[in-house]
This record gives sequence, C-alpha cells and structure tokens, in this order.
Amino acid sequence: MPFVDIRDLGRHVGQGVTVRGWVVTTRSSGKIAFAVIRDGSGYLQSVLPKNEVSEETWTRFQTLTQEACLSVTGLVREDQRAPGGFELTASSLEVLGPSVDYPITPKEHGTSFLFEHRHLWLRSRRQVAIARIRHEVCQAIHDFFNERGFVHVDSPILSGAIGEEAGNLFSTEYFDLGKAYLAQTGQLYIEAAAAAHGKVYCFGPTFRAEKSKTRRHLTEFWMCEPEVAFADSNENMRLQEAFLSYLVGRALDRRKEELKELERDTTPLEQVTPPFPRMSYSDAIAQLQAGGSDIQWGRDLGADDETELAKQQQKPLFVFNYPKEVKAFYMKENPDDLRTVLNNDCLAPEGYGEIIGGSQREDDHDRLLARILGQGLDPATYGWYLDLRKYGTFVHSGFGLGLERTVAWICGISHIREAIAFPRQIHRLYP
RNA sequence: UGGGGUGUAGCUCAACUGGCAGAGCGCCCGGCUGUUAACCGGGAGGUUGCAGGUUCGAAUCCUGCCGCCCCAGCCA
Repeated sequence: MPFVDIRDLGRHVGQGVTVRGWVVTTRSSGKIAFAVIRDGSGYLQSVLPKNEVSEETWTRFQTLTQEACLSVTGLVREDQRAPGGFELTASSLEVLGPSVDYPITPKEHGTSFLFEHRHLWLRSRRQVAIARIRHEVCQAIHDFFNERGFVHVDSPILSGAIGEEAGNLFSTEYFDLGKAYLAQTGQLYIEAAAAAHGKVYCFGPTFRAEKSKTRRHLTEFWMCEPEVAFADSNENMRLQEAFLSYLVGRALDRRKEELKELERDTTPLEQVTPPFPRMSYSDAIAQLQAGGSDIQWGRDLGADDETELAKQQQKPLFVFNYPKEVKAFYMKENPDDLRTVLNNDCLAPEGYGEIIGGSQREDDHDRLLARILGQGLDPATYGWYLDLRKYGTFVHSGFGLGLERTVAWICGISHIREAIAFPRQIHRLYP
C-alpha cells in the first residue's frame, strides 16, 4: 500500500493506503473503535469495525495510547461523520513507537506544567497552529524584502562591541580576547551593510539579559531589522506600515485554518492597511495629560500609557520623535526640536503594544561621537561604527520588528512565550 | 528589583470557624457497532512545596526558606 499524507487523502477515496502518524485520542465501544491520528499534514479519524479485522489487529487497536506512533493501513472513505470529511477504515496496523503515560492529557493544564513539557506540548493543535503562523510570517518577511530589492545580510551573534546599553548583555569568554557578548541587536552592523547594498535587512536571534517577567518579554527573541540608505524618518514609517500590512495580510490569506483553530477574531487584523495613524510624542503626552494622566514631558511612555493611546485606534499607531534622553545614542537629533530625536515606535492595537522601534540614524560624525561620550560609552568600542560617518556618510533609517510580539498579536494569544518553540525566560532554560 | 497571588493524587482543582484528605480527567479491569474532550460500572493512586513553631488535634494558624503565576520597570 502507498504511504499517503493525511492532507492528500481526498485524492485516494476508495483506495487502500497506509498512513503513518501519532495517536491524538481513541474512543471505543464493544465492536467498533476510533482513533484520531495526526501526521503533521492533518488529522484523520481511523475506524476499526471488529468484525472486519483479525483478532490480532482488533486487540492491538484497543491498546493504542495517546501519542503512540503507528502505521495504519486501510480503505479511504468519504464520511460526513468524520472530522475533515474523510476517514480511514483500518484493516491492519502496526505500532511503530509505543507511548506510555503521555503527560499532556485532553483536559486542562497549568502554564508551568505545559512549559515544563514544551517538547511534547508542541504537538498539540493550538501549538501547531501558532508555529505555522510564525512560519508564514517568517516567509513573508523574506518575501517582502526580496520583492523590494533588499539584500539579506546576517549580523554577528557574538560581538565584542555592544549594541545599546551594557547591563542587559549576556557575556561569555572569548579565547584570549576577553569577553564576548550575545547580540542585542544587529543594527549597527546592518548600517555598515546598508552602505554596501543600499537596502538591507537582518533577521535573527537577539539576546537581552533583562530581568523582565512580563507577557511581552523573552531573553532570547527574533528580530527583523531593515536598514535603508537615503530614507528619512518619514520614509521609515511608510516602510513599516507597508511591511506590517503585508505580514498581516499574508497570515490572513494563507493561514485561515490556523487562525480559526486559535479562535482569532480576524476583524481587527483585516483593518491593518496603510496608512497608519501618526502622533508625535509631545502630542501623545498632551493627550494623556488631558485624559487625567500625570505623565510629564521627558518621561518615556509606560505600558499603561501605550495601551491608552493604542486603544483609541483600530490600526497600529506610530508615536514619533521621543525625547533624546530616553532614547539610544545612535538616533538622529530632530533639527526642528533638539530636545527630541527622529525616531518612532509602532504600537499594535488590541493591547499588544510596541512591536517596532525605529529611527533615522545620526549620520554626523561629531554629533554621534558626542552622543557616545555623553552616554558614558567607550568610543574605542565604536571605532568601526564611527568610520561609517567618516567615509561617505549618508542619511539612513531603519527599524527592528520583534517577531514573537508580532506573531502573538496576529495569533491573538496573551503571552509571547507561546509564539516561539522553546522560549527562553529568566526562570526557564528547560527544555 | 518592587506590588499582588498561589503551592493538596500524574494533571486541573475542592476540603466551612483548626476536627476522618475528596472530585473530575488520565491510568488499570469490565460493558457497549458511529464515537467527536464518547458514555456506563468498578479499582489503584497522598510525606498537603521544604524546615521549624502553636495546639489534645494543622492542608488550614505563626515564622523562615523555595518554586510558580500575574502586574510594573526595562525593551522588540
């Protein structure tokens, strides 16, 4: 009998086939038994009538347990009563890998227990759906930039220099050269690549040793960072809204089944089209103050403030030109208001908050050096970065998109730890 | 690092004012020919997070420690 993927069973109605997969659940009565099987391509109900099979096969079917790996041979039938419309009437089966006392039962479990069994939890319907949507978003990221002439450049994960601020860095010994740090961002490197290719992006894991314990933080997360030569802050925001709209559109277009499995209300996602609303930081402060907040100009926006601003919007919201003091040294000063920099955050709706941070970069050597010194950083470490401003400096902008935050938002899940296969958090390194 | 919560069977949770430690799921045995987290009957399964204290008696009250969850800060 030919081996067939469950997703292709519709083409084999009336034929004998063999399906290999894992047992999801079993049900049986005295003379008929059912097993739901998954093989990664889909889910299949397999039926075994006692009087149509050998005693041995019947006995073996009765002893199937959750997540046992098996191969079932039988006849493909169309049947309204089967989930998916097709089922397999089994004539024989073989247990390829038994499964005894599978920990994750069909009833509810706590998050602690589930993450302790993350390696098994990945098999459940909901987790499969999330992983497929993440996969779609990753593919869409590459497609979006490729279609627009960007070059994908990988930034280093180990670095002697540092990205933004020390203190949040994971470090390791690096031979005779002292400490190396795990990348917090690929941005500085990708700025160098932008001078080579014009439009570039990197997409990879980044690491922050922040002792954060919120639904929006991981110590290891994936970030996509484009960098565009000759783009100013406004063009940067236009790229961001086109990019996010594309990613959301792809998920809506190609992952309907998965979004349905997650019971995601897609109405808010369908509204994610350019242009997105824009609000300056100063206007945001004024609006928050008018709403009763005691926030002062100069302070960074807190989670509550962001939620307050974003909930008035259907679409993602840009907040731009933050105070220089609360932002990184590489952001370009706003020539119209030297208290601020030419940056923006992009806040996702529905309470998901910041998923993008971007800015126009400081392209003047002396101003950049002053900012580095002003923040108490060691200019020697940034020698190569300063070189970019000495040899053909250019207006350029870029941003960083947090993949897990984006996936969590699209999926409508409450915590980003489910948006990555093996989340790394302050208290979790297993599995 | 702060604030709040929680810890009882493999899992999810009950247990009144301090008075015999229980249910559902999962597992084992039996029944049922169309089940959809199947159903029905029976059974096994406990150092109540750890250490100490109060009490005739502690899952319950007190002290300390540990784990986890949520929120905040930091950020993507």
